[in-house]
Amino acid sequence: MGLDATFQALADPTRRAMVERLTLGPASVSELARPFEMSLPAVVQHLAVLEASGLVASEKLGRVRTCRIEPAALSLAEHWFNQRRAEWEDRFDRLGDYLKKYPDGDPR
Amino acid sequence: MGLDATFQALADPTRRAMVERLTLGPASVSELARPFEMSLPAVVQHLAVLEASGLVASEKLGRVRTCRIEPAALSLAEHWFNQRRAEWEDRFDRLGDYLKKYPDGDPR
DNA sequence: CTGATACTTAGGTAATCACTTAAGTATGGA
DNA sequence: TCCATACTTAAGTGATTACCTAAGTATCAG
Repeated sequence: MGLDATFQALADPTRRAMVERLTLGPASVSELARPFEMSLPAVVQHLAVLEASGLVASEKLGRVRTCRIEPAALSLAEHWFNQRRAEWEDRFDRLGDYLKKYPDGDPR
Repeated sequence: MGLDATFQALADPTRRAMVERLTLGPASVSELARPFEMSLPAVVQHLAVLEASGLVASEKLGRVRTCRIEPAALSLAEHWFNQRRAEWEDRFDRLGDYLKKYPDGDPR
């Protein structure tokens, strides 16, 4: 449950598709598996990676396991990008300040 | 240069640290390597992963290779989260659309 | 020219990954 | 009770990953 696990989980197109599906609402394992051509155990393994990352949670009721996204984990990753953007924009603000201060190039 | 490569690149803490460093401004390879205890070739391999993902670009001048982030690639990944958030926020409308779009097929 | 600096290339290894097939367990319906 | 459904467990494989060391090339400084 950290950025490592989160980004690793999202690096796979199958797992991203599963997250995309689950942002629309909960689904059972077989429902999640249906769009893919791979075996069910493979899907379950992907699910395990998503659960380990904290992006997805699930509960079993009877013989059906129902999965849902955990939006908090998604937000955590999103936040990393926000920080990067903030730093990046801040950097240009400073450059802008510098150019305003020394419009004719290098001081000294 | 896709989400696969981008998230894969960001799944490693060393590479994330490099991106964090580069959002503050360009740096040479050895400058980037300095904070880490690993060998220089290892750092260069991480850099290659970042370049392959499109997150980082570099140019060599004399014997120094200068690296900088490519904010567009960062935005692309960020955008994926924005989409997820949007879907999450009106998931009840979109669940039907998804099921109509992939009644039996492959969402990738 | 000589040596130091800044990478670059090559090759090796242990661990992890994304699957597979085969066989198992638990639940629910007729 | 019998059978189908819905996973679950186990074990194996080929590919990729994240490092390493050793040795190479290219540039610049004196």
